[in-house]
Amino acid sequence: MDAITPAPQGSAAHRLEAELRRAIIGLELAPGTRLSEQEIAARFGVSRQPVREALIGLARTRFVEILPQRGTIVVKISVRKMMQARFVREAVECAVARRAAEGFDAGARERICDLLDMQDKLARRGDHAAFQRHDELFHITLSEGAGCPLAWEAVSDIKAHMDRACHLSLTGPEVMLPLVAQHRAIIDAIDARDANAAEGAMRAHLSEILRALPHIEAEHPELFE
Amino acid sequence: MDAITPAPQGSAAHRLEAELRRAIIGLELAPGTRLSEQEIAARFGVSRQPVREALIGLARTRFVEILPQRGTIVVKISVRKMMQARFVREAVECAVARRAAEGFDAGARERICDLLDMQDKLARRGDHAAFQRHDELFHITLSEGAGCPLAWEAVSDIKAHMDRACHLSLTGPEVMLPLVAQHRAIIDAIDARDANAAEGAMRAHLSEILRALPHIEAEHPELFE
DNA sequence: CCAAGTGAGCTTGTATGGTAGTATTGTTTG
DNA sequence: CAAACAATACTACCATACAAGCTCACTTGG
Repeated sequence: MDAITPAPQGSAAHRLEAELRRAIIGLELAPGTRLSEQEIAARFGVSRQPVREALIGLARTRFVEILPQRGTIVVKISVRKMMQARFVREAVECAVARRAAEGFDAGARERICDLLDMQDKLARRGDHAAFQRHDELFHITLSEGAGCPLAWEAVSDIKAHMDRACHLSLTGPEVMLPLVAQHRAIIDAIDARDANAAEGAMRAHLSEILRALPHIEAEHPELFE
Repeated sequence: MDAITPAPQGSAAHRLEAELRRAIIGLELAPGTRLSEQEIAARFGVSRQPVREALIGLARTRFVEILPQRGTIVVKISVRKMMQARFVREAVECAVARRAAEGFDAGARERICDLLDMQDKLARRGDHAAFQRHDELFHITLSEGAGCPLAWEAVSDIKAHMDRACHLSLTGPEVMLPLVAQHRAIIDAIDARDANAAEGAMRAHLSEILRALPHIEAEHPELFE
């Protein structure tokens, strides 16, 4: 059994895109890094074609920028774009929270409960990566339970960009635990079928996420444009 | 000068994707149609590779579905997904309208004025294609003027899907002119700096768009899944 | 010494050949 | 006659080769 390449699924292009995307969001590939099709192809033992398709996909979601006949680079973080992204995400997720308060799927409610407990554990353990993964699962399940899974697709890439920007701010449990508390506040409002409270709790949650952004920019100006 | 191929811009893959997308939205390529890479390549005088990249792009935006080793088809219209898409679009554009009422760019306001007059003319003339193009320009300019152009990117594909679904309902001026009136109502509320009224006008506008959908499905069941 | 020109070495973009897998169809058999 | 089976034609996918364009360093003329 090969533990290095767990052979996730799908085509080589899909696997490459998922892997590169993960590395970019996790800041393993720093903003500004030059990506060579040839180098990546050699690194993963495939041809240039699937690498190219993966990069095109990443360019479409604005994680990389392809400069024709010049090169491909990991895009730097833009504070202005991040604020605009938060605006869109807030609009969609607040509407989802409102709808969730009007009616929520029972099965999704069960899964949310488990997710919150798990997030609590991960926060205390200080596991950034797993915490972010379960944070994402929380918002996915919320959209599903509210009956609009397409809403998640619309904000999926936006959240990924925000996660990348805030990757360095999740330093320990003291930062992550309040986020779990905010999640619980949202769910409480949904359980109480209070749409205004649910929207308010979601808005407060999303408003705090980017609070550390100026601090990060001051510490790591090379990651920003 | 070659009038057939206006050589828009960019790579062959981009041109192909734009052209195919236009044809799909305009229902020239009916939902359910099988798309062959070879046939398209021969038709446009290019190789299969750029065609493939174009189809991958269209698959990412859910206009086609690629079945591995089987074929690629134009996706059929789903009423349920269309309702979910409207939900997301409403969330984003209502937030944009609200922000626009709090402050709007003067230059964008000028362009909106011209766009509305032009839309009026096109509606009376019964020019569906140009009307939809200017309808899109209206929403783009609104997002720009409100200071969140990224919001348009988020709903761009969603609106394209809705346009495809409603393509057959824009039969004449009697259908298009009310839409222009709704646009004017939105702008009036923004001019009055009344955020609630702006959001309400936008919500009413977006709510009416899909009203004809059941009618269309009854007349053209082969376009739906 | 400086500036403009030139060519080599990169890059992405495109074309083509080959492979694995699926649906179809013609054939064979119970 | 019907049903199971095998060969064929089609697909997306990947690998390889070639072409076009940009960057930059070196050269060369002033």
